[in-house]
Parts: sequence; C-alpha cells; structure tokens
Amino acid sequence: MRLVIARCSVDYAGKLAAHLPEANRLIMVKADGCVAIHADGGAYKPLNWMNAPNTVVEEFGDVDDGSDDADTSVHRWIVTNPKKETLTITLHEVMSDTAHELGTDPGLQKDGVEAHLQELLAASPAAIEDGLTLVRREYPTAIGPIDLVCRDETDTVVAVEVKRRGDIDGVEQLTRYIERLKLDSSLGDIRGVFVAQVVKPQAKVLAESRGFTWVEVDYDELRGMKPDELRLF
Amino acid sequence: MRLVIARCSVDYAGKLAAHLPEANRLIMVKADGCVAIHADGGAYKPLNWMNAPNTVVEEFGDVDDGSDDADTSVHRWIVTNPKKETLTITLHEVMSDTAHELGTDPGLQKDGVEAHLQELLAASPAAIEDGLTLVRREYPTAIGPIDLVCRDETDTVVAVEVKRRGDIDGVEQLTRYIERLKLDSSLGDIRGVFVAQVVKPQAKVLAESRGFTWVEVDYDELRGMKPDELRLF
DNA sequence: TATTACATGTCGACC
DNA sequence: GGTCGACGTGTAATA
Repeated sequence: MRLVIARCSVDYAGKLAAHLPEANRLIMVKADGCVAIHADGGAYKPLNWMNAPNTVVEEFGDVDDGSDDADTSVHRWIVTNPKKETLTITLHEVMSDTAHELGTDPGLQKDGVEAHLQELLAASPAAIEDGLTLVRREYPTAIGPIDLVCRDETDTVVAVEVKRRGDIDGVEQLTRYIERLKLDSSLGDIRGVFVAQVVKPQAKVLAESRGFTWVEVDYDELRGMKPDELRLF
Repeated sequence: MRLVIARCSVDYAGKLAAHLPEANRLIMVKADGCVAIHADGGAYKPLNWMNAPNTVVEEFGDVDDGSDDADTSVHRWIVTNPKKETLTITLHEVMSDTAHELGTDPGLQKDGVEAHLQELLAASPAAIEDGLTLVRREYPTAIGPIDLVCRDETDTVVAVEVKRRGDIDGVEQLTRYIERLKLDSSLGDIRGVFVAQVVKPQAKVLAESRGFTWVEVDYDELRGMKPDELRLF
C-alpha cells in the first residue's frame, strides 16, 4: 500500500464530472491498484476514487503555460479504467510518500442480525400476529423465496416479508410474491404481512393501500422469547 | 490525520458482530475522530470502521494470560460511539505511526447528478417529448414528490420520473405515482414517461408493459440546449 | 430530530 | 456479462 500526503487537485470524469480544488489530502493506492483520495474528515468514504481494475500513468514534465515566467512543473497521475472513466490527480507538492507491504488479508468474519431475525420469527410466528403458525420458511417461488409462509387462525395463507428496515421496496417485494402465490389457486385466499424492526411511514401507507398489514417487532424482545410451542404452557 | 501501519486484530460489536484475525493493515484516524481499518485491496471500503462522533480509549498494559510465560503486553484501542457500538483494535506490532496536518477540505464539486438532470429537463421538457410543457417540478403526493408533471400537446397529464440510471425500481416508482395521481380524478387521463441517461433492458420491458414510454437522454447534449422558450425561435 | 431519496453507492450471489 | 437484494449502507436535504 502506497500512502501519499500531498497538496493536490483532482478531476473525475465518468459517471459524472467532479472536481476537487487544490488542498492537502491523502492519496491511498492499494496493492490491487485502486486509488482513493481522502480528506481529513467525512467518515470513511473518500472524496474521489477509482476502483480496480485500472491503469495509472504518472506524468512528470514541464508545461509551457504561455506566460513569460518559468515553465510550470507538473506532476500528474492519470488513472483510467476499462470503462474509460478517468481520475486525474495533479500533485502540487508532495509532503510524504511511503509504501508498506501488508500481504493479503484473511478477511472479515461477520455474524449478522438480519438472518437471525427471520429465524426468530420462524420460531415464534405468533410474535407477528396472534394465532399464526408457520407453514414454511424460505418458501420457493419462481421469483425468489418468500421469507415466511404461515396460516392464521382461520387457516388463511399469510405471506410474510421480513426486513431489518421496513422500506418501500420491501413492500414491492411482498407485492410481487403475493401476486405470484395467487397464481397457485390451490392456496385460496392470501394475505400479506410486512414485518420489520422499523417500518417507515411511506412503507406503512403503501402496505395499507396494497391491503397488507405491517408489524414492527423488537429484536431484543424476540430474542428473549421462547418458541411458540414452549409458550403454550 | 494519523496513519498507523500495524499487525492488528479487530472486533466490532454493534449492529452486528464482526471479527478480523491478526494481519497487517492500515489504521486511519481522521481529524473528526473517525477510524477506518484498511486492507491492501478491496476498493475504498474499509474492513471495519467507526464514524464520528466517537471516543477512543488507548490502553497499554500487561495482561496475565494464565500461562507461566511472561505476561503478554497489550496495546489496544477501544472506540465507542454514543449508540454504544464498539470497535476494539488490538495492536500486536506497530510498523509505522505518522500524523499529518491537512486542514479542512474545500469540498467536492459535482456535475451530472440526478438533480441537475431534473433541472435541465424541467427547463427543456420538449427534450423528453415534442410539445411537452411543464406543469410542476417535484409535484407532491402522499408517497413522495413526482419529479416532473407535464402536459402534452393534447393537454393530457404526463408524469415523468427522472433517473440517472433507468432501473426497474424507477419504473415501480413511476407506477406508484400514477396510481396515486389517478385517485385524483380531476386530472383526467394520465400518462407516464420514464427518463434516464441509460434505460436498462428490463426496465424498458416493464415500462412498456405498464403502458409507459421511456426515453434516454444525453446529459451533455441537454446541457448544451437552451430552454424551450428560447428555442421557439 | 426524523424522514426521504440519491449514490461514481459497494458488494455478493446467482444466472 | 447482467440482475437482484442487502448493507454496520452513508449522505445530504428537507420538514
């Protein structure tokens, strides 16, 4: 990894055009060739970047700027990717330029919450709605698996979409699933329930207008809950 | 900005649990206090991070690990944010530790984001379709604002959804808006037009099946265009 | 503060 | 190569 601290200006031309005026920044070049330009603030996202694969051309040279003064010396990196996007870094003054061999990273081990939420609800469907019993988790359809398929007290089929954050596109997803289930006439009536830790207001409106109910569940509470079978006593 | 190259292991506990085994990495600490741990590859996203605001506690000390060997010396950073998420960085060996004063960044100037595209189209709706005139930009509805509402030559209301990239969810969005507009019977017939710099094949198919038209517009061309009023002569 | 929609989103899985 | 769905999404604007 190469780390350059420099006063620089930057131009990106690709999906959009972006320009960074001259200032002091960190330029990070990783072993895979990706380049990122960081300011001294603003979370982890760089101001500008170019992901691998790309090619870097380093230009040194004098440029006749048309004035009577001595020619301006330029030091410029031109980073290009196969999509012909370019990142042009003009280095006005290099304060530091170091490189370190880090080796390949063993990688991140994650233990997620979101898959867990679905597990917990599968174990305790009554937490979604009184009297609900599980038919199948990850119920397969042609357009993807439905998180939970249940039956309610009246034996009506209930399709459940589970999200950590209840956004509007989750409701769209549920809509597509229900549409699909309704093609299978053997199932009879089908209801939809949208479940999330937080359901956004717009998602509530859309869910209701589609005839779905929505439920907000508390993860910690759910985790403390015993499976339905055990709770009968 | 402080840059530490170190052999380290990392644990994050918060929205999920994540662990990084011991390896050589870059630890970046910015002036606003945010911390990012980078491997030597994998685009610009760090393996782990903690955004500002947060507090860093640096621990030095000996730990009795229970063995007969000499106690293990530990050097550990514990980063905590107000939401009680924690990032624990254990430094096994520090290869380099430098700091640089960068100052505040003048910031990024962007050109070509969706807002610009919408502005240009609002100024020149005829670029979307001949004879189109603007009724209102950001037309408000209960489920969000419609990018552009226009009328065509026959005075029919036309709802326009503008996207930089024409994906399938943009068509869904337009569908919801039209659904909503049709509840307001005073508007009469309503057509939908999906506008983007590039419309993906699936989005084209879906738009057509919904009875919408789709249009691909060139940003640079649009920018060179004069507003409709001026173009009448 | 909360709510919304955009993002050069990024990233992985699957087809 | 494309689409789809999730992300510790982040981020800025707006109410």
